[in-house]
Amino acid sequence: MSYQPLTSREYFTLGRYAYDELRRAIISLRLEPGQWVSESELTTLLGMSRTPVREAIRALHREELVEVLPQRGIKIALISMKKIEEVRVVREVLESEALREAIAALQHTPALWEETAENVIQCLEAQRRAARQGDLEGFLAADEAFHREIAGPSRNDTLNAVVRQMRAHLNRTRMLSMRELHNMDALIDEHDALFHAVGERDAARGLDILTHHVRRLQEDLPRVKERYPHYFGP
Amino acid sequence: MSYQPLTSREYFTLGRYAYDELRRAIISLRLEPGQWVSESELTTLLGMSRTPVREAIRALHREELVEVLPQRGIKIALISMKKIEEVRVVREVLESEALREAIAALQHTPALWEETAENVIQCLEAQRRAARQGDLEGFLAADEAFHREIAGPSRNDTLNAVVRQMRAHLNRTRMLSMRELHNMDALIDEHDALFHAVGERDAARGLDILTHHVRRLQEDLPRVKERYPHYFGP
DNA sequence: TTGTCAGGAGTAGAATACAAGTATACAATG
DNA sequence: CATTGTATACTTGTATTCTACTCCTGACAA
Repeated sequence: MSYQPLTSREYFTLGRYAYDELRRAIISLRLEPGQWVSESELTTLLGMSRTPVREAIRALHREELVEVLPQRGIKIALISMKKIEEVRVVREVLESEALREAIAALQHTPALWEETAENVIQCLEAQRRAARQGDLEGFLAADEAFHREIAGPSRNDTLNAVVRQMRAHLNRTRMLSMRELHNMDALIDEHDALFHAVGERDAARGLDILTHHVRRLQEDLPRVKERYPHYFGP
Repeated sequence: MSYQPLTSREYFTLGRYAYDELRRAIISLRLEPGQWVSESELTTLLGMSRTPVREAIRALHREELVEVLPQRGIKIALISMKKIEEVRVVREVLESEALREAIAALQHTPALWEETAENVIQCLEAQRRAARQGDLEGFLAADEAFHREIAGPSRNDTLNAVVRQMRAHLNRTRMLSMRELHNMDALIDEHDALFHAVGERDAARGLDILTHHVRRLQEDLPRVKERYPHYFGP
């Protein structure tokens, strides 16, 4: 018989649901950068009252995914080149550390790899499936899961949470990039390469792949920005 | 005529006030780790209704400074050794990057240093004053300001925001460490050394000081934990 | 034509009301 | 005496109401 400490029990709340739902909508661009929404609008959209909607909005505001203009409304944040660059730096630095830690953990406890590898392979499979079907949103979800699994063995939940938050901003541009350049297959190849680098405990190669993985996205940006200028801010 | 974009105007809201106030109370240990509070209690304490209090609590929950147990109450988070270690890693990695960026910015635009230096000197002065008066809370506030100013020239607001959030957890142990070991003067000396290293654009020495600055705190931890075991969790 | 001013519609902030889960004291029961 | 059912007070989650602010529009005067 195993006990789960009560303090860590996760409850389902409408507020949490609204947050997840809206966050997905923003990242997938179903809510478009620059679009104005109102609490009452989201209220009817999500089928709940203002209180949990507000809670979600405040959380998204803290992540700079929405702007709140008191007494005026809520604007889905424009994609900001400054923010993107800042986020890239933070992600690159932290994800490198996570990768180093993960590989160190794997060298110390090789058994960790069994479970991780299996999950990662499933993520890659899910991505290939999504790519075949042109399901961009599903692809990003699997991408998210992939990076979470790869970094998982580091066991640094704080670091991983920050990286996850940073990735939200990059993923909006990733979305546009995929939509415009149809480069999902290349992304999967990079993931695959990263997977094998970690499998061989080759931190240096892993870091190299990871860095290029993010920088390549940066290189696509000008083209994407030219195609969707109204999505971009300063 | 110059326009201030409306979007960046900062409004005063009770929610924001409650967040700042409670965060300070937690970091200064006026709200003790492990202490139970209720929304209605905070309502009377802060002189406002539940709505803004809840807003603040949710934000603090996201920073893992409080635990929310639905239908049971709110617990000020215990100091967790796991969290401290995770936060130390994130802070060390990011603050190193910030320092590198700041020094690069200073080398590129030396004029930045004028303003920064002046502010930093004021922070150091404020810290010395607080240390003389034994004002631990004031000392920490000045400490916070010091690090913000030193990292300021990097202009990476995202990174600095994450570091600020990480520091909250370390500052609670810093508080206990100062209370127990009366080591404020040593901290000021380290700040002074860091200031001069940055002034001389010596990134390597700056990083070294910074790393030891944080690690020294880690070394004090066992003694502090022995003295205040009830403040500590897993 | 242009400027301005009043008022209404719509917004988010804040307060309050209601719902539902949890702890606790205590009586009933074996 | 130990255990269990239950009433009750208290908690947070959610809904609703009230408030004050912003923006727009249209009448009206210069």
